[in-house]
Amino acid sequence: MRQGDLVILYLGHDNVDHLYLTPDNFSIYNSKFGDFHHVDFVGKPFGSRVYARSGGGRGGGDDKKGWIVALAPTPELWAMALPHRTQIVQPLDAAVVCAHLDLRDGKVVLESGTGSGAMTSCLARCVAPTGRVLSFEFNGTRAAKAAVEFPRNGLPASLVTCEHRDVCADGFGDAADADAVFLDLPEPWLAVGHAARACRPGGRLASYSPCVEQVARTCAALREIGCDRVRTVEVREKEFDVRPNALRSLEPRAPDGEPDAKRRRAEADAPLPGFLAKPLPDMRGHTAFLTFCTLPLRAAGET
Amino acid sequence: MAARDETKPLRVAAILIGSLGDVAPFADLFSRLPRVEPTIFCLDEAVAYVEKRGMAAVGLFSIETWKENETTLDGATLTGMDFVKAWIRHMLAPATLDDCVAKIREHHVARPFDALLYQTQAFPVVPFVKIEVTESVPNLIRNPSVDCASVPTCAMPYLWHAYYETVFTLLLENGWREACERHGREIETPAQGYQRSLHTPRAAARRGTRRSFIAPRPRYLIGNDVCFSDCAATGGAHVLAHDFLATPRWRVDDEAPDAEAAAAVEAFVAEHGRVGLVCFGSMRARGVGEAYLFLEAARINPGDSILLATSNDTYQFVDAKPSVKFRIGKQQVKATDLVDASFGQLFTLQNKALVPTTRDALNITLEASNNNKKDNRDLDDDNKAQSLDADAIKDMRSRGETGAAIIGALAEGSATWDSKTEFSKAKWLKRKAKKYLPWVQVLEPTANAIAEAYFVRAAGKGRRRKGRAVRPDAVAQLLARGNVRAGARVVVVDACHGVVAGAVAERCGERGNVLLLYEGQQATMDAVKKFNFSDALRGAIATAPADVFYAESSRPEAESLARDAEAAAAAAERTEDARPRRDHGATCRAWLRARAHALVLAPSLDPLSVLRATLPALHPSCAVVVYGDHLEPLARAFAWLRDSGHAVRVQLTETWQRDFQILENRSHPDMAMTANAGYVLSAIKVVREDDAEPSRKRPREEPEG
RNA sequence: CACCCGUAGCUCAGUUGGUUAGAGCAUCAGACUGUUAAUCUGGGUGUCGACGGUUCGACCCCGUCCGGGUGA
Repeated sequence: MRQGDLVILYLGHDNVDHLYLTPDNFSIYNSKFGDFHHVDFVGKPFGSRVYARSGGGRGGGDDKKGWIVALAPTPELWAMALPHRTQIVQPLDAAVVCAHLDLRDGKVVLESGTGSGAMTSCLARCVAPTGRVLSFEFNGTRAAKAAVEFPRNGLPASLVTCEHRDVCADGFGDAADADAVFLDLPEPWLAVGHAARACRPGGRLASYSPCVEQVARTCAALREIGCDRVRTVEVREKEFDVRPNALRSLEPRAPDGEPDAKRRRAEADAPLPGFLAKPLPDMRGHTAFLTFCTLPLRAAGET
Repeated sequence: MAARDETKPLRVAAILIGSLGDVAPFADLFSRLPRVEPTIFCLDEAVAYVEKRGMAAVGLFSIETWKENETTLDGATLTGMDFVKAWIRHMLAPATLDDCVAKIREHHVARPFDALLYQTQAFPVVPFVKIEVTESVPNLIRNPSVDCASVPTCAMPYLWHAYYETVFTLLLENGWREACERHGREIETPAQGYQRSLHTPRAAARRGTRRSFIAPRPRYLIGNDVCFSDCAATGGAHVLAHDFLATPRWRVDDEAPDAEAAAAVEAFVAEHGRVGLVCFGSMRARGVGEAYLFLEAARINPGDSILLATSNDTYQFVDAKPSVKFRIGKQQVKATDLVDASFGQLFTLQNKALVPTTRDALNITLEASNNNKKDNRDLDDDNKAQSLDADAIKDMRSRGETGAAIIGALAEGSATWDSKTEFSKAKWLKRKAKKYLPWVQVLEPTANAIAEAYFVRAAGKGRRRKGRAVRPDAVAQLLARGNVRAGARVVVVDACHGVVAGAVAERCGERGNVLLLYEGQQATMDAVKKFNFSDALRGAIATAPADVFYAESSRPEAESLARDAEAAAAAAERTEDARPRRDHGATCRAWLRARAHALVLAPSLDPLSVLRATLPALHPSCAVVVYGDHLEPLARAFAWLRDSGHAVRVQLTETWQRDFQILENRSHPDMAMTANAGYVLSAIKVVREDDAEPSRKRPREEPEG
């Protein structure tokens, strides 16, 4: 880790924070695990534990110093640690969107709106290093913040740009040849025409909307301009916790080597595995519908 | 010429004097070339554009300075930018050019450039001047970091690849005029230049003489002037001024081509086979309104692998080779018939031949609906409802009638048609369409499409299906949570026909490295072959048996070193051996030492054992992802990862995906979620501290059994 | 100044995935027993500190204030 690096701090399974390293003697990150001086991060490899200078020992002695794990940023971790300016596209959805947009190194992808920039970093990862993400945000403050944040997080202007622009009204600017476009807008149907003009024929489009009504209007607009392979999906994720198997049986345990061992192997009462998985109750509910399509192969009016 | 250190960025000075339209293509090109650090010398007006793309820009002079100047060319008075162009083109003020050169030299002395590129407005005069500033200037075309073939055409619309040694090796230090003379080219007179500027696409369109701008492959573009003005209004760029396409087949009668340049290109192509001058892709004049030029969709080349979606909801893979045939409906068709089609194109059968079609043409809707309530209470099926007999249908077919026409005739011939309800009509049409209107759609074989195809195909085989099918959204999760990206080194175990390995390789690109560990006799690369990977990308995938990897990973370091020495000695001995045997052990040892950026595992073996063997090869702070059909083995691996202190953010999930039918007032979930989507386990490796306490303070009770 | 915590009548909820719709106590009800009581079982209308703001949208978002704690 070096000065200026963005570092992801792992404080717990779903407790993740971030930090920009400024290795002077004054910068301290304070958490419930103690106080961490920025200088203590410098020089250590990502993935290391960093120990607290003080604090963190809840009621315990000084011998048990608190520690945290410093991780290299990834789009997924960043999504957990980033400062929210808007609701973010969850990494779960982002992964599926990136897959359907057929992104890979060298592709040019448009995005609007930028929001908090969680989706942008996912897109950037897919098209880096020779591709580009052109992101458009209609809120001036958010656009400015994102434009400052991206280079700071290692997304140079040659890879990601963020422009203040209302794509529904003004289109996607100079872009005319993008490979894919991602719409996360309140009224995406107003932008699909602009999106089609900003992409090469046969490019891919994805739209992200929480309500069916929005999706219905978007799909209608997409079919109107001749999009093909229009498809809407919803993605959800069930997360599991794993605990040691502590189930006790009603039946007394058969001693090993008993003749019924053979019968047992074939039947359902084989021993349970040592660990059991249990779905966590806080399964994330509905986020949004993802609509995908292929843009027309020819511009309108062409035969 | 000393070998260049490839890890250092190539410092390039690019002199782009011209309007924004001239500068933009280059700026865009440079901004996406890795390991090229450009400094762009341009007009003051273009500085902002360049800097916005994160590159250094130096303004040479401003158009403003020339605003007052004017000159007369062929009777027309030129001011402002036109004057600058004229100035550049006709070298009316060479003294100022020298000033510019002085400015560039200044930068060069401060920090030397590796290469210098010069673009001018006036291609026919001097196309491109590359100045060798130092002794060690490399030939960019031979620099692997800027391999032209790796640049996707469609991603770079106005792209020049300026690494054209044969055409562009004039030295600026010899000056413009001298360069022209050495190139044996006459300087254009103002009158000729003006005449030439009339032959623009727009001017041609106005005259009503449509000219095709599609150059047959291979295409080479040698000059451009793209104007970005008015883009907000049109939603895209359009070409205002002149374009020159120099191709071996170039035929434009009313324009005097630069025959010499074309000849030079042809000679170069003949000599080198393929030259990486990528340009406009292919552009096509849009027939409406202004003569906008648009890019085309990616097209199919001979030999390409193609994914076909068919009308009976299946997928099939074909290679566009002369020997390959595929079925559409009941007809055998040559796969080469698909060459030059755009990806995404639909085809149907007409007169036993493939013809392109559209989705609208396939969606048959007959007559306006009359909403009378109907049902089949009065229907008595005597099998005589259809008046059209088999011979009549056969006859229609042989006359080359379209499927749609036959279906229309069938509906007309059906006595029961009018008594059908709307729903049953739709159903009837769907059934007939399957028979008389078969279609295929050519799809680009991307990771997502291939995963989908394999999944659908495996699901269709029912109980007899072999191997495993991984659902596309699970593949997406593997790539995302594994943080697989271009240039990464990734260890893959794939028991899913290579779908996972292919997806990983696609994401990693040619600069990445993939080690595919296999469980059986050889790696299953079935799906990998379906991607249109370049040779370089295919070469980036190494394979080794998983058990060898396991053996090497459990070997102590000293012994591993000894083995390396042994292998080196053995290799030295058989230098004469034409084909050295592949040493899987050495490969594995190298990977264990170099450490991977991600582990993507989809084994059919016990995931924990695979995890234990491969985890040492993972770099800390990088992610491991495991795909499995069964929850229990992954639960055990989960517990090991969490409790051993090797990893944090251990996550075990099952992904659900549901399709929705979206139609007005008829939106609903489409089909039941497919069973056995599989489970994904992911974690981030951390530096393990042996003296660290176990993650759990209170020891867990050991599980029974 | 920074960080953490404010939920049931009361008191709490783990130093890295046992953790905020979960408990314990108390209380109440039922069962049982040589009945001033013990044991067992069961039960809960919980403003998730307050007020603002932000997000098309699910929020694990932000700000201010109040109360408590920890560390400089």
